[in-house]
Amino acid sequence: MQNEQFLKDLNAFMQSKGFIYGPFPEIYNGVSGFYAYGPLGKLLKNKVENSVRSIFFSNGFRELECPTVVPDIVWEASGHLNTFTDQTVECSKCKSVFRIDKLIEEITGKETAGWKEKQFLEIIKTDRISCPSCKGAFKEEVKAYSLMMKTQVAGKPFSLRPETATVTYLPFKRLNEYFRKLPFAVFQIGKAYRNEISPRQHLLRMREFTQAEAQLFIDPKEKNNWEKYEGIKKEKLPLYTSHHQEKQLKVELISLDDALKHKHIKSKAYAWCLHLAYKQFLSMGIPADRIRIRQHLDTERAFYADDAWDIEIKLNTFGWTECCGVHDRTDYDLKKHAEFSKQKLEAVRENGEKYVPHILEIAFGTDRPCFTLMDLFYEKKEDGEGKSTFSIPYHMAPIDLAVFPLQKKDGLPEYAEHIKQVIERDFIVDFDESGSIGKRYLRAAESGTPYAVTIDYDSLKMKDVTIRDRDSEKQIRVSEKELKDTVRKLLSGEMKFSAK
RNA sequence: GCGUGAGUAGUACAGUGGUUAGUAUUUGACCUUGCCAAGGUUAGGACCCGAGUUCGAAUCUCGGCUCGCGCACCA
Repeated sequence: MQNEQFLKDLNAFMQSKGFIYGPFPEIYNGVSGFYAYGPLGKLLKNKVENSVRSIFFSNGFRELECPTVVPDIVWEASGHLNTFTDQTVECSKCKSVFRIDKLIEEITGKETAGWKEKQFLEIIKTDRISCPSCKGAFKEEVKAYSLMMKTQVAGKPFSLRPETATVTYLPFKRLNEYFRKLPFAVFQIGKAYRNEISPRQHLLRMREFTQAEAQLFIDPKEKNNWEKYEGIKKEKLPLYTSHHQEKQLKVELISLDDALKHKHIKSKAYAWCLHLAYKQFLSMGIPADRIRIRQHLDTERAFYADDAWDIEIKLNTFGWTECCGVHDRTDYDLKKHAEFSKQKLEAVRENGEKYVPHILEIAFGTDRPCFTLMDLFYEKKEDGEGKSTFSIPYHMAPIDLAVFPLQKKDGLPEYAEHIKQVIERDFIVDFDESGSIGKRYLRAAESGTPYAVTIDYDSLKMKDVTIRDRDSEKQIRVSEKELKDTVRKLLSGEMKFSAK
């Protein structure tokens, strides 16, 4: 924990402004690991997800939606059913729980892959293995913790997906037919579920959460023949290679070309994925100096990954936090599903040669970026220091603009209502006529709303309004006719706000 | 899951074994207000849940739930 007080303040902000409620359901005490998005939070999440969509769409990806609940054979094939189940032993004295495989590998140095319960219990007896923390004896039973949520469908065991990726691979044959040739890329934005033992860290580790995972299906022979790479090879990324980590060096801005030359990155296609993922976070308005791209060490790579890098963001609350993983999953998944389903999951080269495609995966969630935006842009001020602010980048703000009549009389509310109706089909608009104008400006600013449109007495005569800029607090006057276009240009960054 | 600390209006805090549980802020209404976190009047809103001790528990004890921290877990 980097900043406990700030997390408290942030949490109070998120709850009272209607961003995040929880743990859910609050009136029944709540269950940790579950949170609800309130009105403002959901608008923010929509912004995040639409930002993701627009980057993927503009790079030729197509979106899918697959079921979240699938039969267990899928998870047997993918390997999740095994690796998601931890076998543990409990100390009879101090009640500490240990993963039995890790414990025995650490103490005896033996490789325990594929061991059964009996073998574990025997070696604890024969080698007289005791609890590392209190030297007490272990209970003679092995308990299994499954990180997958289970259910039943038609009397058969099903599981809720712990990631969207695996489910995205299942319609491979259909996709291959749709796209007609490789490479092709698809993504899903949707819920995934993990039965975490003790979730912590708010939205960062939930039991039910939203993933946005993209999959690039590619001929392994084409990984270094990737045209799109040429346009970005000079771009510099903040890389934190395993070499840098081991030597305790600082993060370095390295061009993709150099990274490839020095074999930090294995292929051009992979480099392109990494770059695309990095761009995702920049386009959400996350400052570049808060981002680093960290290579997994050999010891932490997932069972399916050949190479893996994480995009990490430095949060005020929790420090460096993984927000995206880019994995080279090779042909692991398609081969496994071919084996278990007894179907051919192959593609064909121009020369008629058949092969199993490789998959490059860009995996992230949309909850973490939402948390990140609130963490980075909310600033709590104490009494006397001024007002607390939520200076989220304008294009990511939950509400686009607020409409205020200067006073609640003399026809101002009626005209303001008219203005609202003119623009609310194109923008997310708040309307507020209660309290002083200053208070309403503040309220809107605390929600991150970039622009406030105010209707005053001149508006009635001139058919125009003022637009007030959140950060500079300055105003410009535009006619009712120009309003829609002006706001659109301001929000898209096409036009800069400049008060005369 | 283990250890440890905590749980009082929407939010942030105060508080005592004994009438109507305070303060700030927020919220609603009215008055006022020309871009200001103005001001005034007024209204609304809480002791996490359960059991026990007691004449009496929001306060003490125990259990549960949740949260923070440490350990473990985070494929």
